[in-house]
Amino acid sequence: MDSSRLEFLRGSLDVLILKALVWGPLHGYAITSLIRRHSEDALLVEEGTLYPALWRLENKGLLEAEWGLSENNRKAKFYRLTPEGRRQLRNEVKTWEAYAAAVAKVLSATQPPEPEKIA
Amino acid sequence: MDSSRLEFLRGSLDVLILKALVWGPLHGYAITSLIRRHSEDALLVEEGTLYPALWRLENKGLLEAEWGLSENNRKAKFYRLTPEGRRQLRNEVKTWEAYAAAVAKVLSATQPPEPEKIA
DNA sequence: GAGCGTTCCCTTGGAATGCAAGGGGTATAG
DNA sequence: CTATACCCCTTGCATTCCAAGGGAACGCTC
Repeated sequence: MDSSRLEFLRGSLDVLILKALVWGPLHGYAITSLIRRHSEDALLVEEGTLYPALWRLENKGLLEAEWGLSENNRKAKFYRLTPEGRRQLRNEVKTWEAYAAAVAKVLSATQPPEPEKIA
Repeated sequence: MDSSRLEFLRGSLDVLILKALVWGPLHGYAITSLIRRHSEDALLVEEGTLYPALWRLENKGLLEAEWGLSENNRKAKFYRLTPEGRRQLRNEVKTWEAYAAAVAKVLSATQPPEPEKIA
């Protein structure tokens, strides 16, 4: 995979996980798979990245976990959003959009801002 | 400042710095100032973040530094893009755009992808 | 029923990044 | 001559992510 693309993952992983769980409870493997397919293979979340993140989010009270059986009859831990997690998701989506817009503003600029005041 | 917005800075700082220097050589203080104003105060780069980043980029051969005098008659270190830095900037802008588009794709989805294949 | 690929869980060590909090020095304004 | 803005940098810390593992259970094939 294009590792340079993944550098940007830092910071936006949590919101991606929260968003994945909006569709219903999922186990870790399915979360990775959903993000990958929903992004058309652009975003690959490694397992060594995913599970600490899930633990982190659970610890913050944004997720709840429960053991169950996957559709393949394998033991699996299903994560689901808490109400607090849903609220956090809405906030982080907004924050992400604002951040992405700000970066886009800088990167797409074709002129220096207020040139007389920059030196 | 809204610290939650700044979490996302991880990973995209370098491309912001490179872009700032497209307008000509700048010293550190001016880089911060340019990014802040170009993003309409959304992006605040702390000094403790900036200078290690500049050192890093210089070490990679993407920037060159030279001592000079600012327009305020103060000693200042001016950073300027190397040809390699320009090339890197073009690449990273593309990578950023692809990444932002991928995240947007996931976050804006209104339906689970291929529901029959998700657990 | 032995072996193997897939699915699913997790941990550890390391590297990188950004932040907070400092210290220092110089010019211009009041 | 004191204050303020400008401008450089470092150290210590916390966090995050990745690479690289290990383990176990299921279902398939032979």
